[in-house]
Amino acid sequence: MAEVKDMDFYQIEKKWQERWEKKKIFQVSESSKKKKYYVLEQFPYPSGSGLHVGHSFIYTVGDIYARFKRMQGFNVLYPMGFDSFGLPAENAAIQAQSHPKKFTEEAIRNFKSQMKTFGYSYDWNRMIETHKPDFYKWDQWIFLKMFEKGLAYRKKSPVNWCPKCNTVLANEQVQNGKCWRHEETTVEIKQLEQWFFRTTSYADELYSNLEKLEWPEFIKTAQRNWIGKSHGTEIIFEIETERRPNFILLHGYTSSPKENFFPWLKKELEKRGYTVQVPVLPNTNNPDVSEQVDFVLKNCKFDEQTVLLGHSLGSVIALKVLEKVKKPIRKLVLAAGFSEPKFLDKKRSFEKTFDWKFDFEKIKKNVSKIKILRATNDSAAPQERAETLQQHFGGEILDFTAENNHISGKEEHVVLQQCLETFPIFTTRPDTIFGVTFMVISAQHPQLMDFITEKQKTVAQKFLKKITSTKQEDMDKLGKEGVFTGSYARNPLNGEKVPIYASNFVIADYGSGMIMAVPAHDPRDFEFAKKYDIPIKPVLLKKSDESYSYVMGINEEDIKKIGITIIEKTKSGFFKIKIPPDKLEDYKAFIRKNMKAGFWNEFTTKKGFYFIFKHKDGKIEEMELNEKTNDIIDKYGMIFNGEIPKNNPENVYSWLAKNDFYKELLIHPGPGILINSEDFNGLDTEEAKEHITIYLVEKKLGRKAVNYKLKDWLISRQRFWGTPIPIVYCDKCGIVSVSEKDLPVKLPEDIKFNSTKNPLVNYKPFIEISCPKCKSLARQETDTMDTFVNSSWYFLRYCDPKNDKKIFDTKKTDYWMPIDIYIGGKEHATMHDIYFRFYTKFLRDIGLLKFDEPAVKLFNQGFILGENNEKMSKSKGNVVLLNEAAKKYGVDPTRLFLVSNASPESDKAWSNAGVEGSVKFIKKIIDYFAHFKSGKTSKRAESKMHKYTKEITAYISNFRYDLAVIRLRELFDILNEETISTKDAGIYLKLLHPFCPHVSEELWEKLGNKGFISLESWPEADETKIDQTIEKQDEAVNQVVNDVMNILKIMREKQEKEGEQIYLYALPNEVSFYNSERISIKIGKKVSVFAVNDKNKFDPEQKSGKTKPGKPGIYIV
RNA sequence: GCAGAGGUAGCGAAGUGGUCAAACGCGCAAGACUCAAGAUCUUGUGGCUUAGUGCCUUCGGAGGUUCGAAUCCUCCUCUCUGCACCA
Repeated sequence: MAEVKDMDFYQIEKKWQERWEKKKIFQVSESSKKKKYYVLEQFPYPSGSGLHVGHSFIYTVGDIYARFKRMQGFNVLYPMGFDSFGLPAENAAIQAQSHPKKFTEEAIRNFKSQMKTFGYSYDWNRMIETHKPDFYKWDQWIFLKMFEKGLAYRKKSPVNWCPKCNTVLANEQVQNGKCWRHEETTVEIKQLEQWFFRTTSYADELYSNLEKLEWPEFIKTAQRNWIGKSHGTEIIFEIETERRPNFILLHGYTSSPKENFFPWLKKELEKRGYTVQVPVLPNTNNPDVSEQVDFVLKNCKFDEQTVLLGHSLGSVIALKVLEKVKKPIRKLVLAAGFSEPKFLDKKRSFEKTFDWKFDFEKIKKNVSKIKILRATNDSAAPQERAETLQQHFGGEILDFTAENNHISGKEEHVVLQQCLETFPIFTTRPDTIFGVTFMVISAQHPQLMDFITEKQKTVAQKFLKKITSTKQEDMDKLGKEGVFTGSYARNPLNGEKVPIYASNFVIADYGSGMIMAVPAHDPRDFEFAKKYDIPIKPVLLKKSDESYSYVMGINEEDIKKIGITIIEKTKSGFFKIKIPPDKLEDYKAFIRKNMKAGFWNEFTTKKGFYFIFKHKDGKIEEMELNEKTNDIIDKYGMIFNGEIPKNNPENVYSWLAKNDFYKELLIHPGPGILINSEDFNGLDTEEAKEHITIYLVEKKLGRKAVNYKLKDWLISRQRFWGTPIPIVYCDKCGIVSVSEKDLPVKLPEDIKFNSTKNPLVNYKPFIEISCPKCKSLARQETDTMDTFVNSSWYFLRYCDPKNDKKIFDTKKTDYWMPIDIYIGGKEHATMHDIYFRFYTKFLRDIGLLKFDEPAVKLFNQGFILGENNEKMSKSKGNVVLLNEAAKKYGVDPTRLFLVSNASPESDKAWSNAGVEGSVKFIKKIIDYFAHFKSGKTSKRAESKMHKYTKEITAYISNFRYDLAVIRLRELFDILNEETISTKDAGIYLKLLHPFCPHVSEELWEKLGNKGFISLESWPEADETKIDQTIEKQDEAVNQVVNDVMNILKIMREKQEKEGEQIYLYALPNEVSFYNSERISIKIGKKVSVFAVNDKNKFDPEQKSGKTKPGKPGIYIV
């Protein structure tokens, strides 16, 4: 066998790589006998600069696992491919005036050959390149499926634009307002019409399934934050804008304005100060429709703010009226409405005399806002009539349960709501609803203008201009700014009218884009209220066992006597005190007795404030502060201060909150006890959330709601080098999808790249296409898809990479999927790691997959940093290229180093000295096998082999490669101390193999084995072979060696002559622990072991007297 | 601001209630080999002390729980990562 110095890493790497490839040992196919295991690494973008050690680290982590699982007997699918669409190749093409395909394919060749030199055990037969039409065809196919299901859609919205990439970006690709590829480039907001995937329709499942995934907790947390699920309540607020509506209510057949909900509705509307006209229609029991219509037109006044409501037959009258009104009206509300005789009882007279023909075009012209109210409990008319109406003139169908059949209850709240202008808001804190003092609509809200009144227009526009002209990065510095819109909202719980502001601090596309602001219990609202001097109304008393009071008119000494501590004495002579709960009654009595006349004292209790007044005449009045006592107390306060009570007393709680001592109890964002909240007083936050929501649901003013931060995925890119979107724009047919048989829509190859813009836009052979529907000339969409679509399903294509009939054979995906272990970077936490889950769920829902999640286990490897501990980058000059490292140190040492000095998930610096350490170790192994002499495996070696096999197996399973390598080193030291058989030497090589595949193959062969160690089975640890006494002996030997070394050191230091011969005196039952040979090897001196009771022992200095259990006496000469 | 991860010997990094002055590697030191250097091997690597002992000080800082803490709890501090006015 060769000496170490003759061992050429390069030679053996090449030799085995060639053999593996020739024998195709890593090619796999489905098998009914073997259990599958799918190991997958996130595939790379083939960049022009080639692989660096960071890349190879990911693949090494995966390869070790794949080799390990393969040896464990699994049918391991371990493929590799290239995510080959993307901007760098396109930019290179623009610079060179060439085609990105050229750069891409060169890079792929380079990547692939470098990967091969690293000996990864991929099944190259399954390689995927996403830029190839036979791959991206299926991207387009999936797009069509999503389009069919309404999950791919086009909309105009504010989008993120990177001026460097010259394209829009997904929400996920914007990091801190900068582009994910250009850390220096600020993303701009543009209003564009773009394609989206409806990821939000899976928000709930994407969120809830996280629980089941064996993924690193931090990734799951990141996804949870990103999806941002929050539970709350949607509350409907009435809105009063400058455009004040007036109402005309038309009753139905055999009815009158005195029946059903009409009287109630009229009262409610008038209460709000609106004009209401409720004509009594003639001949209601035997109506002539045209007569009634004429009656309405003659007797009612219509204008552009008119809201027309028709109930039952009244809705038919309303429609007819709308054919004839001169000017368009504001809104039409149809309650139990119909338009065709087929839904009617044929016996009634009016249906025979009426012509039943409507001019729907005219109606549409006269009203644009139409609400069709359909009660699900309406037995008087079939449900489908709502759809019939909608087909005729559009409008919005609202399903609800009416108080009574045919919407004939006394108080039909939904009818009222639909007559009024309402706006829903989302809140997680319905418990604070009584504290609402204003509303805020997002300054970016599409409906904002509806709220701004004539009077406020100038200020509002000035403000909006400021907001839009502020750059994204300056926004944070800007703080919360806003302006009053001029409109108001009405609190559905107490009817209070509050102003609506517009502001930059509310997000337009979260919830409804408007919030209820509770400054007392939300710091953001507080900040805003302070700035614009809006009232702050506390409604939650912070829980506190102690009672707080701010007391005057009593002696300091007297307070102390009853055991109450004074927190602070103010300059004006007040005492801030906290009263323990058990002292409260004493305190009350004390106040009654000791407070000077003409004073009053308030203090908090667990439920709210309590007041004790002492009038000048000594009369004492006491009361608890609640809604009813609110006014009284305010007046009392005034009188005591010698002031004249105001007509509109200030809310006492707000007044109390101005006191900085009470403030901490009244102004806070946490939970508490409800005060100032009418019937809900006394409930705690959690109870109140529940009760208030129930109340709102009953009144049809709200519902439980869940909201997500997640937004739909913007997939359009204004770039060339991506998958073309299979959509055609036709002047006649609108947006038309390309038919399946015409896929793929291919990227042209004979196209010139000479500007930074997408060249497809002006490339006639591509854009000029006939409409798939009407065959007339249409225009092909020139945007391409975000390259993340490719990686969203590539793992499925690996299962059946060459299928040209289908996206994949489901039999194959059923066998291989899901991915058992997915290895990749943590930077994908909220990008790829969400997208591929979304795709999986979609493909499952169209029947292609039988599982919910693509990857059961996810492993995130750390980054490899440069030697200086900084991220590798060309500009820092610390990039370590893979091929150079392999050439210099050999592949196996490089692999071994990458996984050995830290657990694979932590970041670590590349270190040349570190790799050299690995080289040293491997050379030692090679040297050992070069001089290997087979023998019978010693007991100790056998025990250790099993012990270490067990540990190494467990460590590799858990990706603790670093600890596995340490065990390999330790086991190697034992090999050196013991004799072992050829078979056991082979076992060591097997344990080494996943880390050092080439060297282990070579040594395996040199050991006389036939075949590949790659295909050998993983050694099994037999725990019964682990000998505990050997462990004890080892411990004893180590201990004694330590002691001897220590003595020798001391002898040396004392300049004594260092001893050459060592005598040990052990207890008789321990003599066997001290193997003189092993100790001798370790110390490098002669060793004799005696039992203490051995009469023939050599012990001139009586050191045997020092012998203790576990500690032999030592004598050194 | 919120959330997550983390701070261990000169460095990287194990260790998550006693077996810990703390694996393993790198670095450093001494010794062996060599004419010498490198490579290799051996030993050492918190301090004091000692023929193998004993003691003290250490695991970001300060407290606490415990017979016992790097390890559990509380507060503080610093670093990294993610989200960023999400109502």
